[in-house]
This record gives sequence, C-alpha cells and structure tokens, in this order.
Amino acid sequence: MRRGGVPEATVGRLPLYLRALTALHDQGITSISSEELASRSGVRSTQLRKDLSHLGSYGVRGVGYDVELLAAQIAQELGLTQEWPVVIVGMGNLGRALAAYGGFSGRGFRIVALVDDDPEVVGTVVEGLTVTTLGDLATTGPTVAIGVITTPAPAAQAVANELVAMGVRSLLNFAPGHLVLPDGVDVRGVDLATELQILAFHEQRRLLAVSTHDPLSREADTEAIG
Amino acid sequence: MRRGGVPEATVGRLPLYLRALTALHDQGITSISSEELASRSGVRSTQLRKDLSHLGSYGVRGVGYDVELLAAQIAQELGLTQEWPVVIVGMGNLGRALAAYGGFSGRGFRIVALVDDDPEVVGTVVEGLTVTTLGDLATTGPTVAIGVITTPAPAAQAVANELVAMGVRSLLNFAPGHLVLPDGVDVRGVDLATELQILAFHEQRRLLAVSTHDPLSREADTEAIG
DNA sequence: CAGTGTGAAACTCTTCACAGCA
DNA sequence: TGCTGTGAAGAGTTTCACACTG
Repeated sequence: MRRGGVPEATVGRLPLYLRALTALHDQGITSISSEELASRSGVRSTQLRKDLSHLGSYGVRGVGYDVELLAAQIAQELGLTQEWPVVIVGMGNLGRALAAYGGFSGRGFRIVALVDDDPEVVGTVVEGLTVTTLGDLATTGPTVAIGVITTPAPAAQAVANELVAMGVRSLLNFAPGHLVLPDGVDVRGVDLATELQILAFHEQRRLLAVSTHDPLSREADTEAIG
Repeated sequence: MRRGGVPEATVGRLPLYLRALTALHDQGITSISSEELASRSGVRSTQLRKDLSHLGSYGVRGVGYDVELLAAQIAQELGLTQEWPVVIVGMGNLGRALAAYGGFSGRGFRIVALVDDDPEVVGTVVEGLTVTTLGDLATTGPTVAIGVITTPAPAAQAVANELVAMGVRSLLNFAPGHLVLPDGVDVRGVDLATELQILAFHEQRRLLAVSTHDPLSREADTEAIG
C-alpha cells in the first residue's frame, strides 16, 4: 500500500520505531527483522509490519529492513527532514528541565525562544538563550511552529491564546486542564496526575484480584497474574 | 450497566472528568449536565455518558450529575480513596520539577522517597525529603507502590529492574526508550520527543495540504482548514 | 420536557493467516 | 527457506438514535 492517509494510531508509534532504529544505527547494526525491531519497540511484529506497510514497501522479503533507509523514510513521514522552531513558555522547574533536555537538535526540533512573565527571570540566560516575554516574542522574536506550555495551570489558557494569535498551530501542554482553542489548532496534553491515576487504577485492580475470589473478578485475575 | 470491567479507553478519560469535576467543585458548582462536563473535559457528551455508564447510574435524568457524588465515584473507581506511595528516581531537572509539583497529596498520591546515585546529591534535602540511593530504599526505605523514573536513558532499564525486584509493579518512565519487564508489571512511558514528533507530523500535513492541490490530499485539507 | 442511559450501527485498530518474493 | 506485505477476520471504540424517567 502507498501513501495518502496514515492511521492516527500508526503515527503515534512511528516515533517509537524511529527511536529504536536510531539506537540500532548507533550500535552499528545495519539490518533488522520486523520481529527484532518490534520487540525493541514494545509492539508485536505483525503490528509493526502493518504500520510500515502504510508508508510503502521498504523491507526485503526473507531478509528484513535496512536500518538507515527505514529511519530516513520514517523521519520523512514525520516531517523531521526540516527543523521545527520551538518555544517553551514557563521557566519553572519543568521548563528548565525541557530547555536542558538534549534530545531536540538533530532530531527535527530547535528551541528558538524561552518565555516567562516574571521580571526576575526575563532577561536571564538559560541554556544559551535569553528569556523574553510573550509580547516581545510576538513583535520582535523569531517565528515558531510549536509551543510548549509549562506554566502553572491558571496561566495556560491565556498563554495558548496568545501563541495561537501569533500563528502557532501546534501546542504541547504540560499544565493540567483542558485548553479550548479554535479548530485547526493541534493540542497534545501531558499530565502527570492523569498518568499516575491510570497506574493507580490498574494497581488497585491487581490488589482486588488477589484479595477477592468471586467469579466476577475473573477477568482482572487473568490479566494481573498472567 | 454495572461494574466488572471498565474499558481501557474509558479508564484513560476518567482522570479528565475528575479534573474537571474538581475544578467545578472549587468554583462552588454543585450540579452539571453531561454536555457541559464533556465540553470542559474536551470530549463529546455521548462519549462522557457512555463512559460513566460503565461505573453505574449516578446521574439524574432531566437534571444532570451531582458534582461531588460523581467525583467521589470516579475517585473510587480509580483507586484514589487511599494514598499510593510514590518514589522518584533521578534528581535531575525533571525529577526536581516533579518533586516540587503540588498535585500529588490530596489527590491519591504521596511522594515517600527521592533517589539518586550521585554522591553529591545523596543526603541533600529536596522538598523536605532526604535523597537516598536505590540500595538504601530497598533495605531500609518505606514501601512504594509506584516508581517514577526520571534518570538519563541509559540508566532507566537498570533502575526499573531494581524497582521491580523490590516489589514495585507500576512504573511511569520519562526516559526515552522501551523498558523490557516481566509480565504483570505496568509501565507507562512519557516521551517529549515522541509527542513533538506527532505534532510535527500534523504540522507538516497542514503545510502540504495548503501548498499542494492534487485530489489525494483532500482528506488532509478538510481536517486542517475545518 | 430536558437530559440520562443504552442497545445497535459505524468506524477504527489489532491480529490472523497466508500469498508472494528475494 | 525465511521474512515481508496484506486481505480478511476479530476486537475494541465511538457515534447514533431513541427509550426512559425525574
């Protein structure tokens, strides 16, 4: 099969494959089977092959995939052949952590601006960039494609509005809460509490499964003890 | 419908509803319709009602939901009536950011230990807790239910192994890369690069949609400009 | 009569089984 | 022969339409 609509679920896994391929490349491995690549990515081999089939035929039957070629194809599909300019808004602990994170450059992203509204912080230099205000970014700053919001929750909606007003249409929001934005703007939310609560649900179910013995909890049993 | 297996997709959204309900409660609002609650959670009202139907009938027809009652029901379903002890491993920028994050206590989680392997950091006090080593945590530390991994990628697998060895079966991994662990251990991964790459894919598709005009990109067009 | 609860339909995603190719 | 690529089946999820009820 050829282009023209990669399923959303597949898009969500392509970064996993790319990560695994990059690691393989760094180890000097040049070829890999779907079985091996799948196990290193945490998916089943049939899923991997189905996913890759949406990009085209880049494997060799009886052999496997060329690591470098496949990585290049996935990078192209994800739009990582160019560097996307990123701004981080909110220079608290999390904002600084992300600014210091090395995995941006060379992987399709470059942090071009850091923003905060605290006069004590504006003007200071963090990771080689001078922190500015949102207003300055809009008037005299570089163009940005992706905005990362690491402000406290109450400020997030206003920050998002301003980013959208200056033309940003992709947001990554680390502040808890749902952002209301115009159609055409793409928001992904990462919330620590949400992740922990999902873990708690499964943790609780595990505990209930071993402590109770009524037939209704069979489902939980099998999954938990497996 | 009544208990005995809440779909995974629903579990992933319950924290969203709980967050919205908590905000409503703080605003003094005591009752809400599925339409309103859905829009504040970023889902459709029919999805919300279907999700809630898996927990039981806690709404009033013609009226809506009691905010406090529904919040309590969701909290119970998620296992948040008890406090889960959490350890954060890796006291870099991100680890400190999470340690400082206020959204734990009172919401079902309590940070009971902070871990690092740098002798310069071990023994220092962060957010009221003395940083220890993994070894000390295993022998003399408190029991933990959930481990949060914020180490550099190369250390993550070894850290995960040690946490599992001491009985932890729920992990939240912020280090890039796939962790291989025994069955029955629940891992959730949060990876900044993955999130950004998914955004990049959509951003690229938007750009392609406006710059090209062949019929094949119709699908992208409608979604992007909508 | 406004708004919940829910079978059934539509859709998406995953897994299976195997054809096809180096 | 070994492994990819893929139609078809199966499982899970979302949406629809509407019965029901306070």
